[in-house]
Amino acid sequence: MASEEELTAARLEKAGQLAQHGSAPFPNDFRATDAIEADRAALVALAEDEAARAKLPTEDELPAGAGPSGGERSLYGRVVAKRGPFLVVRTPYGDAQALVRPEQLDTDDARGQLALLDLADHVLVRGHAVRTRTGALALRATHYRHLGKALRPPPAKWHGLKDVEKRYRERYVDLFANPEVAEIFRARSLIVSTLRRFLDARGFLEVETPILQALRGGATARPFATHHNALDLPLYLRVAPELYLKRLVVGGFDRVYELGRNFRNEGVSTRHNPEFSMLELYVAYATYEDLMDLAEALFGAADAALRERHPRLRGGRTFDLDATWRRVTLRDAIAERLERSRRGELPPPPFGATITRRTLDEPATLEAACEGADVDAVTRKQLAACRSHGERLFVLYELLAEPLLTDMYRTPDGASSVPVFILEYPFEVSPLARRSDADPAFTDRFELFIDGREVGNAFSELNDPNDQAERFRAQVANQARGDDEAMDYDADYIRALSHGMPPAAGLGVGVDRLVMTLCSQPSIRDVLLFPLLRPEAE
RNA sequence: GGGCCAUUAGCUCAAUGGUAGAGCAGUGGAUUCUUAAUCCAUUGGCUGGAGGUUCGAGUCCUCCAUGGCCCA
Repeated sequence: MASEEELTAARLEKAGQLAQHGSAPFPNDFRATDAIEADRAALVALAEDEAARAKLPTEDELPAGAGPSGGERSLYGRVVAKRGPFLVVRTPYGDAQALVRPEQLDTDDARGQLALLDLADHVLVRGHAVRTRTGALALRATHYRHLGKALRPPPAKWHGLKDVEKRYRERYVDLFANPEVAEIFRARSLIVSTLRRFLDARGFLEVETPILQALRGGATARPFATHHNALDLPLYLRVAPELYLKRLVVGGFDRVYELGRNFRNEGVSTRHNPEFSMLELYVAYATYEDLMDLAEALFGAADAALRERHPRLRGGRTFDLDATWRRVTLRDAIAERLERSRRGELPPPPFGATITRRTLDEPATLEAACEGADVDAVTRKQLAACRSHGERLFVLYELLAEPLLTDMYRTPDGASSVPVFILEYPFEVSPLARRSDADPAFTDRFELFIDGREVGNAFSELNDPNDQAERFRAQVANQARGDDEAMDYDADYIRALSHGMPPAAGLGVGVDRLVMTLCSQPSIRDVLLFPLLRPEAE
């Protein structure tokens, strides 16, 4: 018997037989009170504490007839392995083993239920903690009972579940079969709660703004379209909460944040999922420079929490958050890349044009250089699509500097990359950011890259309603040219700004990418419990 | 959207174009302080789907499905 149907049928058969031994297949009369739960956690901790284990009695040293009055403890969870008389029980805190011998159990029902145990069933074992011959902990059972049946066989105990597609589709199996996967999601929860705690402690108000929005806005991205029946209203799933949060800054919430899901109707990749989590925060009477300091402290707090609770996940990093974070302008980054390539310190650029730091400040020279550049067709098309000096600079940055950030900015010993803030984005690619006082062609904006990944985007907010209206009109013009990522004209937002928004700065953090980075996970799907997949075929 | 790769037992993986196998899990038994428990015996397959080439296809070809990686 070994086909899937046969394996399940055998378990179903045993489930039915449990009734003869005083148990339903799926009972629900055992209650883990807070005290019992805490004791289970302590028991698992004991299993991992060698010094404490050494003080435990061996089985032979247990007082004869030690019973319920003598410090019995409970271990409950999923049985993930059977070794001789030992059962390995998996709990949220880790694994612990029970030493279960039929002849030592208190009732015939307990013995009967034990005989019907299958791997992956949920069980309860009660007894005394003892030290085994090899110094391990075991809960020597005087009582055993069935708590829940698994009708399907679990994956192989040693290899776990490896099939990537199956891991994503059946995450519930992935989580109990592969403890290291569960740890990533515990770490994710810790990171998210740490972000909230950090902001709450600094007087930020957490709010929830509409996910269903009538206009596209807050980011340049293709939205999901949906429809409200009763109002017969076309709606979009938000691509960003930005415009609503800034309305709240107008309303007087000087420190406000939202941590939630956004939706962008784009392809999936190792860095993109159509729904993703973002933290957006706004601070009145602050600038984007203040937010660089805030970002360092915020990410530092998340990393410190990780260091304390999940140190294993911080191993093997190729970047160093404790090093000095670099702050470089977008134009300097491009120039530095080209200069260091010329010196042979970096690979030659995929770009046969002569561009110097000065060229980057001369629109006509740069445009001519780009037109005469010796580049592949795709890049040429990208450059040709640029309708302004700013857009051209941005494309050049993405082409020349961004892919090499981890090579360009490293610790003094060269062992690790360091986080880098890229500053001064052209205003054409920053439709919601405030123009720089020093040079209105650029905005007071940064993007933060850690380990080469963009994990933050921030700027001093544009609070001039007339400038904002002009930027919206430019977006609408882009729509007319076929740009399906451009924003709508949001008249209510202009009205809000007209009521006066205090000078402010805002920061957006891609939470999924932050978790990926801090936990060294190569794919966004490894930090999303249920990444988007095509439905299974029938 | 393009390129490359993968898909074989419940799980993890083998199999020059020539009889589809192993380990684990399962089943029966032995053992009962194990650490991927051990020992004996044993069940289990429409090789992702559809076509094609061939005396013969898990293997070669075409198309499709799903997933992964890289590129856009």
